[in-house]
Amino acid sequence: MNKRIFQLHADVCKALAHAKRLEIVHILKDKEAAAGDIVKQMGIPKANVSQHLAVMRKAGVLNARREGLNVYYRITSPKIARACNLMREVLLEHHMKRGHLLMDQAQKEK
Amino acid sequence: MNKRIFQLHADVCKALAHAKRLEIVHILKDKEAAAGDIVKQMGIPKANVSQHLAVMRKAGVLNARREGLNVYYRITSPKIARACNLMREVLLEHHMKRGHLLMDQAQKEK
DNA sequence: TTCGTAGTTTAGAAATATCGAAACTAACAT
DNA sequence: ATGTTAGTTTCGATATTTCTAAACTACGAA
Repeated sequence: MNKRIFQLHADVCKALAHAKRLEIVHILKDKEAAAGDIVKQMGIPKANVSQHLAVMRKAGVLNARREGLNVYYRITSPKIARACNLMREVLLEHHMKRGHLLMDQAQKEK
Repeated sequence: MNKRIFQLHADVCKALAHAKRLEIVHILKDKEAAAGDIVKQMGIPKANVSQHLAVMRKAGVLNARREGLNVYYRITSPKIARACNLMREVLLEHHMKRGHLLMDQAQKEK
């Protein structure tokens, strides 16, 4: 097996291996959004959002399109979203089995 | 959306975000294998293999079973393998489009 | 040209990940 | 008890990632 494939594959995984970046992917799940929209939804500094967007653009996870002052981002392939869904399912199963609670506080206290 | 889910999801992605760990996942694609088998196939120090196995075990990507002197590892869910396949497809498409060559030297020279 | 808005890039400090080397544990046999 | 094989853990040096703050670029309007 080609060693280089594993490295490139790891680069894609790395691009997704951060909570804030997964939150961005979630925001872009089924629509494009301008960098500023993402900043508003996440409530973190725009420089930081821009850095995370750049990481994912370089890895080919997102692509960007400028329109006037705004830069619109979208997920390059629906396969990315599907891969994310599969991984989320795995973690839910894993943590369910161990009795970890992933529900919110309201549900916990019922 | 629950912030904690993104962090847990990122932990799963991080567990896969390394070339050697993806190589291990590939070895375990459709069969279990002992740590020593993996060491032989990869040709790297067993301490290092053991460290990578531990990272994936903690993230719930792999599970381990001891049998005498050997510890057998397997992928916890076929969904992990499917998620990896999707990501591999994405990277292939991405690099094809850019004309990057992922084929081996023999094919390059034809 | 100057100003304002949207976004990116750079620099540097702090946190995290990686890996080799050495010490250690677990199971089993003599 | 001693040894052997299989595997894990710890330590510490190095490399990479993340984040804030500040500087910078891109576009459009007045």
